[in-house]
Amino acid sequence: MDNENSGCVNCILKSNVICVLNTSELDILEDGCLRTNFKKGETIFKEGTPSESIVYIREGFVKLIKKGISGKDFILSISKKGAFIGIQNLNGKRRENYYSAVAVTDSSVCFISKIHFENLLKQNGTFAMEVISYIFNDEMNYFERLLNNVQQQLPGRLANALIYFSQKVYNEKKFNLNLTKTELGSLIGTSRESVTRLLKEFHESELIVLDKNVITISNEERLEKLMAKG
Amino acid sequence: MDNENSGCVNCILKSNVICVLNTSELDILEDGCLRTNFKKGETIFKEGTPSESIVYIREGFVKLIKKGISGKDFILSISKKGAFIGIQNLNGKRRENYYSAVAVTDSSVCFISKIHFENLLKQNGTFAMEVISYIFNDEMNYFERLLNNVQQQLPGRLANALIYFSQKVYNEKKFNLNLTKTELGSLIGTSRESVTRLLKEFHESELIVLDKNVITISNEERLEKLMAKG
DNA sequence: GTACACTTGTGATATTTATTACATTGTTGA
DNA sequence: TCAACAATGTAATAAATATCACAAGTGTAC
Repeated sequence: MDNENSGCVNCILKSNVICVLNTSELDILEDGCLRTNFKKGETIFKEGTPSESIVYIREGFVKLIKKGISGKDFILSISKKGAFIGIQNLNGKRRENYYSAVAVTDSSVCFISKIHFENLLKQNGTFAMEVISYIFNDEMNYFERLLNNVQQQLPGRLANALIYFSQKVYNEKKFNLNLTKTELGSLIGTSRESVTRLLKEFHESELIVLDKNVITISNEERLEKLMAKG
Repeated sequence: MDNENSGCVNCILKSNVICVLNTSELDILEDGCLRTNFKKGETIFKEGTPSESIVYIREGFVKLIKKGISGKDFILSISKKGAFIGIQNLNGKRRENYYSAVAVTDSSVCFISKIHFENLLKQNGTFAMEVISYIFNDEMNYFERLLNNVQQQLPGRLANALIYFSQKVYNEKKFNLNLTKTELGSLIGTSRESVTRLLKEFHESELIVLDKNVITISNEERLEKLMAKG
């Protein structure tokens, strides 16, 4: 763990986006920057409340949750170290958080004042370009997942979610899910019971190993085939 | 129809985004700008091909299509006059089109050179802010629709699509669908047959009037209730 | 005008998935 | 440590949707 008060200039965790800022710009950023810790389960910000900040994840995993039209929750993604969340709130026409962010593990984040961030965008076009690039990379990730959820049947969607966790989130074949079955259901748009049943089936056909909330992907190739087939 | 060769400076159709540019910047834009017409059914650009331009729709309706992991098409949106499409390709790490664009009516569009656009972004931070705002508004529209498609059952999804056409695309209660049933299916992730059956049901319960490819929403309120319920 | 390709409508059937209802297991705080 | 509550597993059943098969309509190029 690095120094809690070292500030943006010395922050070891500078993202690509932040790298293009010079020292004086980093000072501006630091001015509007506040580091805070969250325990597992705590809400970082809530959908619909006024948004004043963009949040940079320094440590831990955070789930982003959006309420659907029928009131059901949907988990947009599990974000991790190095991600900017709430960046969608830079939309000038929108003054409230577009989704909720909740820590799924103990986490440490920096709140960056939206105003400071916007000023940097206006004065440094290269920075703005980097931010735009970042946004689209982010967007693409959401898209791929959402698209899959629309087109595929349940087995394909679950396979997709597992591969997402393994390849995009935890970067391990063996990972702790950090989500309840109900939540996993809301990530792929289905019910808790169906998740249970399918995970069991995957286990029985030796695609994965299930041990409580820890999942090991034992046959990635077949899982990917399943994901593509639907 | 306004003058084909009037150029960006005199373009009556200046979007909010473009409005923040001054005359000399508009000249730069114009330098990298090329206006072209497309007939119904023609492809404007194709997913996976190199992307050199951002496309601004001046006239007509254009469908954006993305191939899913299983090869099935998904219609992301129907875009219209005033929209920037292919703007996602500003992502620095990506050099190919993220989706295909096909005219669903005769259309007229401007190709804007990506390089010129990027230069403007770098030199005018306010412009960049506007672009970022635009992107997020766009993204939000996709999201709401995709989210709905994941969470709702078929009737809700179809209701959602019809309301989308009426309120967001054509701004009329009566509109020509401009899409085949198969395509409408691929917009809400279902089969042609299910679309037919459901539209007939909607017609029978007097939510809509069906006349070939022209749909009239006759009971918007109930349709919206259906959309929320699922 | 005619043939061909594409689109549409419709019923029967097969699959998939949700729902319901309980039993069981974990977890947390008094 | 125990009570209370949340999370989980499981089976039976109901409901939704996909798939298949075929008939019929529509537009288009020659």
